[in-house]
Amino acid sequence: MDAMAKGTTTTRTARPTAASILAAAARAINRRGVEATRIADIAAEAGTSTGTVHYYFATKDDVLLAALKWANEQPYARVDELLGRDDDDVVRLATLLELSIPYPGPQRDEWVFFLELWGWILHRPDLVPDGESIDSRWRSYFVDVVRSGTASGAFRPVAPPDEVADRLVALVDGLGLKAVLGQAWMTPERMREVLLRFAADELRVPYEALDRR
Amino acid sequence: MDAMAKGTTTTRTARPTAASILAAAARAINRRGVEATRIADIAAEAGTSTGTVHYYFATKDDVLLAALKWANEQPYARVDELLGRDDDDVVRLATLLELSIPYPGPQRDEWVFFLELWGWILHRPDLVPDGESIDSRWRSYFVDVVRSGTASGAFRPVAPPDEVADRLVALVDGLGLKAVLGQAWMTPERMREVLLRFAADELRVPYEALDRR
DNA sequence: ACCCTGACTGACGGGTCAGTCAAGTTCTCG
DNA sequence: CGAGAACTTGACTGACCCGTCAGTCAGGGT
Repeated sequence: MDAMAKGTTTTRTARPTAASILAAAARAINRRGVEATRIADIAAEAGTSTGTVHYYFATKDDVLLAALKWANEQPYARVDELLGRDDDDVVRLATLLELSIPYPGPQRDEWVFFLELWGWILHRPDLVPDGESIDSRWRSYFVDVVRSGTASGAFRPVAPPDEVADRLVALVDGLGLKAVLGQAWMTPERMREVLLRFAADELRVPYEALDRR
Repeated sequence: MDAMAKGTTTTRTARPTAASILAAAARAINRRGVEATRIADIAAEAGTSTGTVHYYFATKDDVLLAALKWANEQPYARVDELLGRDDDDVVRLATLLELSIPYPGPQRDEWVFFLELWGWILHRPDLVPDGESIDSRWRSYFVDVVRSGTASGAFRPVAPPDEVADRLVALVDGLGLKAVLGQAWMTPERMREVLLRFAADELRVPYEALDRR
């Protein structure tokens, strides 16, 4: 845990806060859940004192909220990088779907953050805009690739491209949810199969084209 | 939720019972969220004292867990009743889909309980079985109607019946989630359209057959 | 009339935890 | 180098809240 990103004052572009505390908070949230996370947990995780946490963030709410937003931003760099490697829309869709599955490790962690954020939004209407922006960003990945693939003729969607994209996103959410929760009948492995078969059906692409593990 | 809206919430006239405390706890959870619900909230909601709550339930966890399970059981009676009215599988599917939408009121409340339960399960692995049993019960409604409708020839699913049922359940979960969260672009109304069009496509049934509001 | 018994009450003990603060340490720049 | 700014610390405070418990009360039973 003592990664101690010390010099990471990186880019003074409006970020006066210590990233290491956010990362620590994110780790704590991932382990215990937002509501159960105490300032002391964050401090311990960051290898510092509770006083320091309060030096950078006025209130507990501030840290937790910042950490949740931060954690939800993290995956995008990786996703962009992976999606940028290839410009074949079929491959890009396959990558996107693969990234949507809560395999143990970072991807499961990201799902946990989603769930925590959703649970918080539910009783904090002021956070709805945050949820919306994160969600629309994720959704646009699907919309873009489906539109692009349809335009190029790689996909022959059974419904308007945007509607198919919405269906894909909803299916990912519904399946992923059960998989993160650890339900026996919906493992990441099974999610992958259901998801790929569905995408293949909806976009009229052979299953094998998406099955590029 | 509707049954408990009765005027019996009165203070101190009606004697508290385990059931009335559960109902009060459910109301409190719905308003504040599981983790934020205090014994005092439940007592106040039930018009009784904190001592009484502890008289019926040993610990806070016990009340909350019992209340969540209780609340998740409530809708089934109503669903069974509505589904039993008709034996046309197309109509029953339409009913089922309609019941899956978090319209403001009891149906939204039920969705909130789902979300609360999910959030709790995420950090309490011992509750996974509870989540699984609730989930498999809900899923079986879809499996049954799709199988039955397929057998009778009312549906001509584009994939094996059970797989189509899984897709429907996942879509309901994914769409409903965004709708409960109050996202502007996914209202109950829009969820209904997307869901019905999807079901129509997957089961090869005319949209109008499902659109029986 | 007397006494159980079981439901119910609410004050209180004690643990927990967010946020404060005074004191100490390290950094920055003239 | 030295002064002040920036940062860090952990003990402390005060609020909050769970779970307990001594006690009240109503309604039987004898």
